[in-house]
Amino acid sequence: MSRIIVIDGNSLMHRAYYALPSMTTREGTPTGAVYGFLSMLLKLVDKKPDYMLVAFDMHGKTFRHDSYAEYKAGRKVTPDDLRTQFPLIKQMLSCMGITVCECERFEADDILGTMARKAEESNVEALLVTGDKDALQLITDKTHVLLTIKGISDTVEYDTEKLKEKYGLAPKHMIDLKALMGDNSDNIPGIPGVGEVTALKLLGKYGTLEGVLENIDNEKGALHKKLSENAELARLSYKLGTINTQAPITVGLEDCAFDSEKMAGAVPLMNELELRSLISRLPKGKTPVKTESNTEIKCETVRITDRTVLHETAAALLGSKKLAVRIDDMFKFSADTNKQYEIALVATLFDEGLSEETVFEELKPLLENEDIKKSVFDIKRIRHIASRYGVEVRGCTFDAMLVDYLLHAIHPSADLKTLCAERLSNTQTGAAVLFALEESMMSELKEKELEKLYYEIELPLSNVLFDMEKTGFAVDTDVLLALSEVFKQRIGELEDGIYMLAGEKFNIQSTKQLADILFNKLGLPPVKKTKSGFSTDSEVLEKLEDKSPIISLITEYRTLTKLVSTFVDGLINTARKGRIHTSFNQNVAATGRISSTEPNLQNIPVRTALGREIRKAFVASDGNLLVGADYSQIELRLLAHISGDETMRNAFRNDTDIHTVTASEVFGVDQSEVTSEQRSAAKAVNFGIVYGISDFGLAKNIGVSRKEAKEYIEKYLTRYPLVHKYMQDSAIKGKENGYVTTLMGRRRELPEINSSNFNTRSFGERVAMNMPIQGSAADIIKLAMVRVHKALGDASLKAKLILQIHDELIIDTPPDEVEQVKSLLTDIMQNVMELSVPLVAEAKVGKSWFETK
DNA sequence: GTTTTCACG
DNA sequence: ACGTACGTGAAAACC
Repeated sequence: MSRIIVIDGNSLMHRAYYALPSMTTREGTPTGAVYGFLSMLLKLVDKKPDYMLVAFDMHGKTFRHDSYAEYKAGRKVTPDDLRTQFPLIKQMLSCMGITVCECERFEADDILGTMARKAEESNVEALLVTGDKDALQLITDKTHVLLTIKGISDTVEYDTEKLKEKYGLAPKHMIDLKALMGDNSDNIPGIPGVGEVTALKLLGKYGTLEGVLENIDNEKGALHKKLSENAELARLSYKLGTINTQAPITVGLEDCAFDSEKMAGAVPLMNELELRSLISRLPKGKTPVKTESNTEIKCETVRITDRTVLHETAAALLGSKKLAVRIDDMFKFSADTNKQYEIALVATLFDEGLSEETVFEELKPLLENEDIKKSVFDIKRIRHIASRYGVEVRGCTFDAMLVDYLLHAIHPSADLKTLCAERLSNTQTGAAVLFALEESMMSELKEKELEKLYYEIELPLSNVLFDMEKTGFAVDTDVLLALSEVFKQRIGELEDGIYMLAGEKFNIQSTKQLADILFNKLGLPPVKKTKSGFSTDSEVLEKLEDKSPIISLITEYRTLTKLVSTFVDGLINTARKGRIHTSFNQNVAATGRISSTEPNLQNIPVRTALGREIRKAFVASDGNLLVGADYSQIELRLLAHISGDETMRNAFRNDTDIHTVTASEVFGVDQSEVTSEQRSAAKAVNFGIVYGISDFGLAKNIGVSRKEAKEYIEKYLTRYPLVHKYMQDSAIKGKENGYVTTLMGRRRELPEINSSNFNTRSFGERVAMNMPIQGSAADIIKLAMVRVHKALGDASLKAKLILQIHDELIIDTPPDEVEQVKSLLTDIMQNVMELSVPLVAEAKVGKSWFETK
């Protein structure tokens, strides 16, 4: 006989949620309930059902009897981090080809009952899986109930006999039992004062609830009183406790046909949710699973060990439309999904290999042909390798790394192998996978309306960044060496002073040892703690400043050692032939910014006079000058534009100082009366707003009471009402969509925003406010970079773009090009996008970076 | 490998 | 009542 398994989805999700320790993806998406549910589901699949159905309560109006809604209203609300998992499990089930049923105004157990009835009418056995004992009333010869006891793995299967054994009742009398004893968790009243023992005793005597009520007079004393006073309540409870087996569900038995082989369809989603351990537990199909990994089976891999063969192969591929290129421990390429080639670059057990130089020489005609469209992961890296052999790779249209970043800015894959594992659930290492990736990723890019961002910004930008990295920034190492000497001498003096005041020698750079000296030996009051002890950061030192003369020495020591180790000695070590070549990362910052590493040239000191000295070492190439330009207040201008706030927009249109305007608005004084203290407080509020402000954060930042900070913020939001609205709307939009976007449509997912944890959720809300601002600024300067780079080339100028620092661009320029570059740069930066407020960029010229600020 | 601190926009 | 500004990377100490 065939069998159907019907699962109470809500019940099982709740069980799984509470049974398992909380579990999330790296990004914080809660997945524990999904994991537990699927774990249970996989066990059920072992029972080899012919049909499967998962029933859910409809969100919102789920009451069986609307007029008695108040009885159900007392149910605990579902925690946020469980609620967010319902869409995930439904998506997962849909990928597995498992039917899901919801029915407005009916609960999951009504669906269980209704489907069990339908199955029985078709002579099909049913197994109802739930944690709700209510379902026991549905048991028949053909319908059994699998009840979860505790957790999710501990279950008991009930049939008529088992139920009789446990309660001494027939299934339908479970309703009578409940009507008498009530059910707290379901808010069914029952008869007050009657529990399981009394209820079972009464049913034993009279059989049913009606039997009991007819014989009220047989009972004496307190029980008689309780029964006679609450007879109607018991009848109501009976009604409430009866599962409806006539729910108007649209799914029929045949709609629930189950095929275990289809479950593999959930593999990509499992990967995305980092539930990889479940993948291996999926039932193995008789036929190979239909995924893109089939390319692995179909695609022939040819190993090339001989230069002549390579030469011939390259010649044969000259007419190809596409070429996938992958360089890891081998060089791999492929022109179509049927065949891929690989070449060992070092001698292996199998062959001597060919040198990288040979490979690039032979493939040069293919790589440099713009009409052969390249598919790669990280084109910038490949272009760097090729450039070592004088090869210029042209015609790249698919860079999986960049597309992956646009699709998932918060967790971009580190390498091609990881991307394949996550996206195609295979770890094959050939070049042809790039074609499979291209097909699926490009269609997703289109769906998410990210194509423009890809073709007009990210893809051309990678070429711009390549040139910037290759050109590098000239450094005058003598300046650095001189600074190193000066700083080190002063550090020596400071050490002596610190040891003297401390009364002993110790490692000042060890926070642990320093804390011991300050808080134990010298008896200074600790200000705040870290995970492992007392904090000694600059904020703490500032508070202790007037308590001991040692503090100012430590502060200066910290500043100088930081400057020397990171910025002076650190930079000297990275210079090659008098130039520093940073690496720009195009896929790390979740907002869309680029970052700079080895060395990081985006955090060279500027705020203090001493630190700023380091910029004197960053110079133009021989005989050249640096032209630098930075956007003025780009983030606040974007806030004015995006929010639509006219007060703020007008401040920018009139080219007034935004912080002074804000101070005048917040403190209610004329702009000419604003004090410098008021202006700097207003400046902090302006910054805070962009970051998703809190009164606590602002208070900490500007050193006023939390109450005062709160007043500032309230005043600010009253004066800029549309900014207030923007802040509220972005959080709402983030919650609704699960992501936020920039002006150009760049996305950032917000897994945190529906968290039940206040801090996590608050973080999500702040990100929802900040990302559209910071990200739009990133879009704008990136587009400006692409245009500046092109304009320099089109005008055949020798000037070269060499650095971007989020709102600033630097161009190494021959003296005779300076005026042209200056105007070209300013012009492009200011007009790259039409906003409701002007974009302002100011250019400066100097021999060193010190002079261009 | 993680923690703490601090440099930048 | 929660405990808090957004985004990065590097060095040194510590385990």
